[in-house]
Amino acid sequence: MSDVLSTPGHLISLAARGFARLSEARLKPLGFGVGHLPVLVALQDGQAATQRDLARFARIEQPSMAQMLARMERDGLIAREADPDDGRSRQISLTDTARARMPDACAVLFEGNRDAMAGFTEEEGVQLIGLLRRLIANLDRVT
Amino acid sequence: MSDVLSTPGHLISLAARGFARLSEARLKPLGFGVGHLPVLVALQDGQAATQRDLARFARIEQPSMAQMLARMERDGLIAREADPDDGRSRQISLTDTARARMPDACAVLFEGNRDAMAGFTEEEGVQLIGLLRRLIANLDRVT
DNA sequence: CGCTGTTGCATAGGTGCCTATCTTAATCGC
DNA sequence: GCGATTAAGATAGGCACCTATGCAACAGCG
Repeated sequence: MSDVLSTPGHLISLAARGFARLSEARLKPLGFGVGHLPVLVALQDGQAATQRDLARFARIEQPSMAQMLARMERDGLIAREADPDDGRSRQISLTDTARARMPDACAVLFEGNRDAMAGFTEEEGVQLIGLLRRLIANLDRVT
Repeated sequence: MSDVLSTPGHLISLAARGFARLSEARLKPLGFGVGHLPVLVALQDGQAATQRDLARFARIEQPSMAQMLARMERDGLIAREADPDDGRSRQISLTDTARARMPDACAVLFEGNRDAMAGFTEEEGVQLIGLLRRLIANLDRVT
């Protein structure tokens, strides 16, 4: 029963690690980490501004987001200030340096995707995205 | 530029986390973790017996494997004994309890894959695996 | 007003990965 | 045989996730 290692589950894990390694290496010079991107996008687009909303947007748990925001604040990527309407909550915002580096970060990630899909036809790219979306939806439903 | 979150790279990361959560939950009752499987398979099939070979087989770095083997030994899944031919190396073997639970673990993982691919045609499953394999090969080449 | 339940966040501890570095044993060249 | 290189593990420290739990502020209700 050694073919568990040929299942989509394991292959996706391998692919995710490969992507993470590549992205990590290319984002590091910009001062970003792989996990930062949903946060950066959500903050820049104004889709979320509290820890709770960011965690939901990024689809990670609250403590994971808390830890990441702590690192991002330490590294000068975000700022937090007290929410006047709710003593528990803090408004989170991008620093100027983080905002300035966003386009480069996105460019780097798109390039990584192009590299990973070298030799793929347009149609295969679309297929892959569609299959992944359905897979993710199925996994969400099970949990 | 918020569509970085619709790239294969990010979708694969989401899918991998979904799979990991599901597998983690279902493997836990058996005493296994998600990362154990390559090790279990390699040991059972005799494809690797040293830390170095296991790391290569599982495609992770040596220190990661060292840490995992330490936990697996602690949890009674593997045993290590000195290699008579090489004083640096240790022969690693599965314990009886680990070996006994392997079939259940594989069954659980196959079931998770079926759940994740609910509504997929046979052809779509094959396509997904093929695309992932090519993706992984591309990522390997870049690094 | 006070009590209770909910909500937002922090903390503790664990897994699965990583890079960088150190130690020690084996091996190769002279 | 001995010094230099290579190879196997161990260790230190970090990131990105997780669950479980604690705490303090808010919100609803009698």
